[in-house]
Order: sequence, then structure tokens, then C-alpha cells
Amino acid sequence: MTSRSLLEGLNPEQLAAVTLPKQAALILAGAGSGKTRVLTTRIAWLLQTGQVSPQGILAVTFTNKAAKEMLTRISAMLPINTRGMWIGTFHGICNRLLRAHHREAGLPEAFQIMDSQDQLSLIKRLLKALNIDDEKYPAKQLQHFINGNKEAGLRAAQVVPYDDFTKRLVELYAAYEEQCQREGAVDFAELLLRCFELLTRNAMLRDHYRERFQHILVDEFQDTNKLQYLWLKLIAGDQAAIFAVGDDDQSIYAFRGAQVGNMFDFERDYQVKNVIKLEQNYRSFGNILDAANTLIQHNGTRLGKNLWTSAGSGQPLRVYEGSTDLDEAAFLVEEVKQLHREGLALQNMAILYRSNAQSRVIEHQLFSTGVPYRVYGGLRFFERQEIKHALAYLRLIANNDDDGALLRVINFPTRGIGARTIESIQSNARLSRASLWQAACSGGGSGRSGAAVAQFVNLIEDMRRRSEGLTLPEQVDMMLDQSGLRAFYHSEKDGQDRLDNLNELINAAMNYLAEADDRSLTGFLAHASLEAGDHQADAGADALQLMTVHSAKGLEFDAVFITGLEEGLFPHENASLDPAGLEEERRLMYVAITRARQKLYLTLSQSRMLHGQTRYNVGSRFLIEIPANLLHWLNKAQPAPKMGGFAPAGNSSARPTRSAQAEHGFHIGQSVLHAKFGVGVIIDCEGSGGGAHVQVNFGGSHGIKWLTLRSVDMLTASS
DNA sequence: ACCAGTGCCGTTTTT
DNA sequence: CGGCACTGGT
Repeated sequence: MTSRSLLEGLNPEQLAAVTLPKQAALILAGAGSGKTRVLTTRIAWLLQTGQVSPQGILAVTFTNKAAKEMLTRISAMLPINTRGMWIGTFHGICNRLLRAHHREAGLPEAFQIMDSQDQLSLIKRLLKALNIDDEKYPAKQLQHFINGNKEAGLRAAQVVPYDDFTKRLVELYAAYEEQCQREGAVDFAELLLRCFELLTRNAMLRDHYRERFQHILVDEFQDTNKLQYLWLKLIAGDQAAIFAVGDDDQSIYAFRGAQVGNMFDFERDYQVKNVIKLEQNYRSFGNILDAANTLIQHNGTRLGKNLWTSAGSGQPLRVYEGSTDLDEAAFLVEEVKQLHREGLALQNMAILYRSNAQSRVIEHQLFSTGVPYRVYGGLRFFERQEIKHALAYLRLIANNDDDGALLRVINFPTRGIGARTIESIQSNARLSRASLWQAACSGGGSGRSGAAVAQFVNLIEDMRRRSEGLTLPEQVDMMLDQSGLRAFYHSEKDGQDRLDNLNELINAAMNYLAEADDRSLTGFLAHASLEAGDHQADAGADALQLMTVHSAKGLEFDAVFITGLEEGLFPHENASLDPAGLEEERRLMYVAITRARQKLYLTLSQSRMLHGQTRYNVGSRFLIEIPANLLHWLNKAQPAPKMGGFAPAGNSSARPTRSAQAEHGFHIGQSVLHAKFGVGVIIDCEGSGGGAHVQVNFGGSHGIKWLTLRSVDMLTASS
């Protein structure tokens, strides 16, 4: 492929980005603007023009999916062997570095990677061992504390406690570090931090990699956390060029440590002269982009960007207001069926919601009408219980000191090792500061339980011996038999699915062998932790897609339904309190809107069941922030409330849900307008006549208030 | 060792 | 309302 054909079809901004000289660059890539194309073409162009060899490329993404996509597209562009290039996730690349230099990093060769579940159970164990009151120090909170600090680049010793409580947390953080080290276990954040420290302390290694990686390309830069940015700066040194691609308007992961500020900092730290905006959108029709543009302009902190298309306006956005969540769901299903009849494939349509709980009603409706659908967000393959058990056996074979793995399987399937015995092993281990395995070996335990423990130790050692000379899939197969897992699920009455999954694990091992460089058991285990597998069940079939807005990021569909557009839900009540949170919710809405290619539906409901209670919500402010002329309300006239009174606003067909209706004409579920608080919905009534009260939900801005009907200066009835 | 009953809690999530 | 984690009983 010639360089001409490589660059063919790029728009001027894309072309400029692809062919930038070797300097720090920041590419502001709007939704649907060809971001991945720019990234991959840039790499291909650098290689093809001989500016760098594959070894000189380091490309970092957040998800394995994105990394794979990049690799595939580069391979399609260039007939080169992509092996030399390092393209992967932050965690995958750090894992690779730590495996190669485990000694220098102070880790055992077969160090294990804990996923969040493993990490949490280690913390619970630790708290129990230290006799910590888990009411005061919940494991989840400690986990959050530890990860937060690691992602800020801070070791326990570096955290400055500002009160006694934090001081204790820091002590527990230190104890946790010690325990991880003893077990040879590493959590996700540790991969990054350990790698960062390795390169900070070891000048030889640092210089080696700095010399090697001349071009560092970063995808989704707006999602990087503090440590990831530090890591990038460290590995780049001052000779490599960082090519950062991101979209501040699509930053929706601040809640897990992402710092959009890294984009501003990057521009300043490197005095980036090359800021290129990709604003031409190849995905959506004009009305959809106009809606997105106008909405996001309500945010104050932006780098600034406006999407445009040459595709024409397309249809208006359709809005449906249901009376109940059930009604909303029924509309969704009917509309999906209609579009399907018109020829849209189900898999090209998506129903999006802010939180997972909202899927239930919709799923129910889909199920009862027989529309095939697929929900994102269940357990992934490597997270399933039976797979975790199998992996625990493998981990124990690879690394005896993995206490978490030992505890998971020492008595599963049951082999007569009870809680008592396990506790005594644990206290022995604690006393001699050894691993559970070591304690179990020297156990000498009394009578029957001692024999059972010895038998378990033998079992593991026997499996390790048998492993020698076996291929990875054969090892897995052997373990399934020797451990008794296969027999156990075989005798379980509902065990067939789990049995199938266990056999699937053998396939997973085979696939791993075919693709991976490191073909060891340890490599496979790391792979299982770092790539927990597909999120969706049975892909392939034509099915409607259901997912949260977060998981929709990066995807696109012909028709998109954004549901639950109500104050408190979207924007979510927990986020609408502080301005930064609200702006993130708005970016989330921006992401949702820009998923749609052709048709975009916005739906809401006057009431919905939440936490076992019927809630009455106000329409989302996001509906108001989109220009009215882009919206086509399907089932009612758009309210045009005038300020200065307490008037039924909008829909007066909202059916009363309580029999306690008063003569004043107000009822539960009714929209009202207050001079000071704006539009709200009556959620409760009390009393009658002159002393009547109504409870009104004004949404995020003013919340829920009790108001007297009598105080006419506050509330003026005027219907 | 297992199960049923209770009580609590309730965004978003990748690695 | 519904999922889960934990408790106490058998």
C-alpha cells in the first residue's frame, strides 16, 4: 500500500493529525469523527514512511477491545508483522513489563493478578485477621481508599492522614500491601504503580524503554487517571512524542479516578502546539448533532468543539412521555417492533438507561412480547463462580502462597476440611508469618482433619507433577478431573451449565495458546484476570441491545432510545447536587445522544417503581436544554409553563393514583409550577381544605418540598 | 454442611 | 421491590 492510498479519503484535519511531525500532539476527537482511524493510520504512516520501526511504537488503550481493534486495523493497512509493536491496555503493558523484570520489581516470577473480587476478599480476610470492626471500617471503603491512593501514585507511607480515622485506614493500607507481597498477589492499580516505581528507580530500564519507544500514542486520553499520566510522562522522557487522542466532552469516568484535567495539563506540560480538532462527524444526522452540541454547551469547563455533518438534518428527535415505567416500556417495545418491521435489524437498535435497575421493566416487556434482546453487564466468563474455582486450583499450582486461591478451593468440592480447621491453619500462618500453604504443609493437625489437609496438599502437589509435559489445555482438563470439580458439577442437578463453562475453559486455554506470546500457565492466569471475557451473552443472533449509557460509549446504532429522562434518574440525584457531577451527567447524555446514526428517541415516565416505592419525577433538564424545534413530542403537547404561578403544567391526563383527592384540584403525579422553585411534581398530599399540604418534587435543583396550598404568596393556584 | 429466614441497601465500571 | 450477605437453626 502506498502512502497516498493510506492517506486517501482523510479530511484535512484527520490528514493533518496523521502526518504531524514527531512532537507532542493533542487530538480533540469528537464522537464519530474517525478517531480510531486517525490513530491507526498515524501508526501505519509512521511505519510506512520509515520514521519508526514497529519496536518504536507504544500504543495504549483502556480496554482490550480497543487494543484488539487497533491491531486488526493496522494489520489490514500494512502487510507487516505487528509483533514488535506494543499495543495494549495500560494494565496489559505494565503486566508485560513486570513479567519481564519481576526481580527488579520485587515480585515473584509467578505473581498473580487479583481482580476486584479477589482484592475485596483479601481485604475482608485481612480485616478479620486484625480483628477490625467492619462496621467502622467496611471492606469496600478500604478497597476504595487503597485503590484511590494507588491511582494517585501514593504508597501507604506517602499518604498524609488528616485525622485518626484516616490514620487507621493508612495503617490498614500498609497491612494490605504487606499481605499482597506475602502472597505474591498484585491488584490492578498495583500493576501500574509497581511499574511506575520500577521505571522511576531503575535508570537502566528506564533509559532502555525510553530509547525504544519513540512514539507513544494514547487512546481515550480523557479517561486517564493521575498515575497513568505520570506513567506516560515517565516512559516518554523528553525524546519520545506523545500523541494523545481524546474528547473532554466524553469524559464520564471521573467517579473512578479519571482526570479530564490531564488534557489541560498535557497541553501545558508539553507546550503542545499541535492541537487538532476533529469535528466532522460521519455517524449521525444533523438534528442529532445539533441536539448534542446545544446540550453540551451548557457545560462550563470544556475545551470547546462543535460537531457537524454533511449528511443533512434527518428526522427530529422523538419524545415519548409515559404515565408509568410500564407504559414507557410498552412504547419502547412497540416502537422497536415497528422499526423492525420497517427493516431495521434488532441488533442495530439500542435501549439505553442510566442505571441497570431500569432494565428490569423493559426486559419484562420484551420477554413477554417475545422480542429477542441482549443485556450488557452480567457476569463475564472469567468471573463466573465455577471458573473462579477452576482458576484457583491453577493459581495454587502456579503459586502456593496464593492464600486467596487456597481458601477458595481447600474445601471445594467438600473434602472434610471445616471452618475450625481452616481457622487453625490461618492462625498458625499468622503466627509464623507464613502463607496458608506453608501452614497447611507443616500443619501436623490432629487426627482426621490433619489427614484431610495433608491429602489436599498432596492433591495440589500431585497436580503440579502431572502438569509437567502437558500442554495448557491438557493441564486444565487434568485439573478438572483431579480436583473433583467436574465430578461435583456433574452430580449437581443444575450443574450442566457450569459443567459446560468448565469445558469452555479448556477452549479458552486453547485460544490463548494460539494467540499469546507467553504460553505459560502464569501467562494464561494473567490473561484471565486482565481480560475477563465478553460482557454479553450469546452474541451473533439478531437481538435488541440493552445497556447503560456508560457501556454504550464507543458504540453506535441506527436507532437509539434514551430512557428514563427524569430528574433524579438522569441526571442522577446523587450527581446533580454538585456542579461537577451535573456536568458529568450532561456529558453522559452527550455520549448517549451521539450513539445514534439515524433515529433518536427520548423517553420518560411520570411515575416509576423504584426501591419498592412509586416515585414521581420531573422531566429531565436535559430535555429542556435541547432546542425545542429539534424535538417532536409524540403523545402530548409540550408544556409552555409561565412563571409566576402555581399552575398545572403540561399533562393534565396524569391519572390520580390515590383516592384521597381533594376539592382543590391537585392530585398526586400532577405537574405543577412554583414561582421560585420552578416545575415540580406532586408526590404526596395531606389534609384538606385550607390546611392542605402537598409534597412536591422539584428535582435536582430544589429537591422535595412540603408546601401549603394556603400560603398563596408562595403558591398561587391558577388553572 | 446446608438452608431458610432476616435485614439491609439501593449510580455509573475497566483493568 | 429484589438481590445479597450474613445469622442461626437443624
